[in-house]
Amino acid sequence: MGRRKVEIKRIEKKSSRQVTFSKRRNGLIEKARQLSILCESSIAVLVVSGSGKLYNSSSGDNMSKIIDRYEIQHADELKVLDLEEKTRNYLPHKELLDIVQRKLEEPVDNVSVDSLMSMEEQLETALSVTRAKKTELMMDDLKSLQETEKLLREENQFLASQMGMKTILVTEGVGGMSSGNSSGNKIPETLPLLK
Amino acid sequence: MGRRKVEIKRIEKKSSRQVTFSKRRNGLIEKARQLSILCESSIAVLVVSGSGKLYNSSSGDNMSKIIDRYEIQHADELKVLDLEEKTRNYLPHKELLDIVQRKLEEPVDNVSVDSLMSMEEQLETALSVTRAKKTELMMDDLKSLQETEKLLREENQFLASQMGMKTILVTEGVGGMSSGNSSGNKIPETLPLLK
DNA sequence: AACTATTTATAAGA
DNA sequence: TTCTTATAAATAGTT
Repeated sequence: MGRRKVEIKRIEKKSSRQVTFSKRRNGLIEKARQLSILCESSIAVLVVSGSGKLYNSSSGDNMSKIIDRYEIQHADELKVLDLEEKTRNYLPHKELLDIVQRKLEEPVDNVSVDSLMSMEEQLETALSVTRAKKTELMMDDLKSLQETEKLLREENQFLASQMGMKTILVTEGVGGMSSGNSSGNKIPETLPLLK
Repeated sequence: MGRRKVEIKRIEKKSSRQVTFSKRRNGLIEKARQLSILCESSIAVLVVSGSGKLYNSSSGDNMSKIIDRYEIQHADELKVLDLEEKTRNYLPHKELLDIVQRKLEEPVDNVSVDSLMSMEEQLETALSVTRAKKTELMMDDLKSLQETEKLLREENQFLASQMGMKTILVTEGVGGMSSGNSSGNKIPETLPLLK
């Protein structure tokens, strides 16, 4: 519905693509609003642009309620708030970095504060997830090392008793520790992830 | 766009409402599909009819990914970044937090952007220092545990050889590790502090 | 950001 | 429901 018919395929020219994106996105959201009113229904529209910016609208009920409604229906695809899952879902880190790269190469007057804010938010999330994963892995290491230590001490004790002698070499921790050493610091029961 | 112009308000006649719902819902989803292709974006449309039936479509990425993207942006509504937890863990900086608190309770026109920027900088620093300290302590723990393990193994070896028998119990790490276990992950030589 | 020639969506009718 | 078609609405290309 314009000066000429357009094929439905990716618009190659960037400027045209941006203009069309803006026009049609508004059109889509307006259509959603109308349908919602005309037929008393609830409608959510989520649009993620090529550069990763999110646009959304909800009419009737609010966004959360509509998304909940969707997730109820797809409860079998369970994936609530598991870190592993998040890592998989939110973490095309490379992709994110590529987008940032592209953004920052654009001439400044094309980069909106909004898009930078969105970028910042995404990066913060990626960073949180990365940190959480780091902490988690370190905690795993600590736990397994502590278990190994315990078993070695038991084995050692056993061997010593077999020989009728006392444990000798490494009964008390290693000398010259700086601050927290293995026996001193306890690993908290609940791991505080995403700090 | 029909035989006559329609006002955007609830259609009273049920049969007409149903027909319009069906037509416009299809139209909306088709528009979403087109926009997605024309401008290489990802679009989710969720429609809940008056009677509670759900219709949905996603183009570009799949529905879950698009919804996740929305939820990232609204992460503050999630409990992942629990403020209570943060406050408890970073409490050594209580004083700093008190200052921020006071600042934020001042009437807005007394709080300059400059002072907030300075605040932000201080908080970021405090956070970095805290993180670095955490990492450092964990690294210390790991190192001392690894040393202890080494010594215990030596002691064990010695005892075993004294008895004319081979080492027995804990020769290879503990079973059932999840991801990174003590023998697997290497501690980097240079500790990346203040990241 | 506007304009407008066309295309597209759709309301009403069959 | 589906098809038809007159008309309203959206929008592609232009300014």
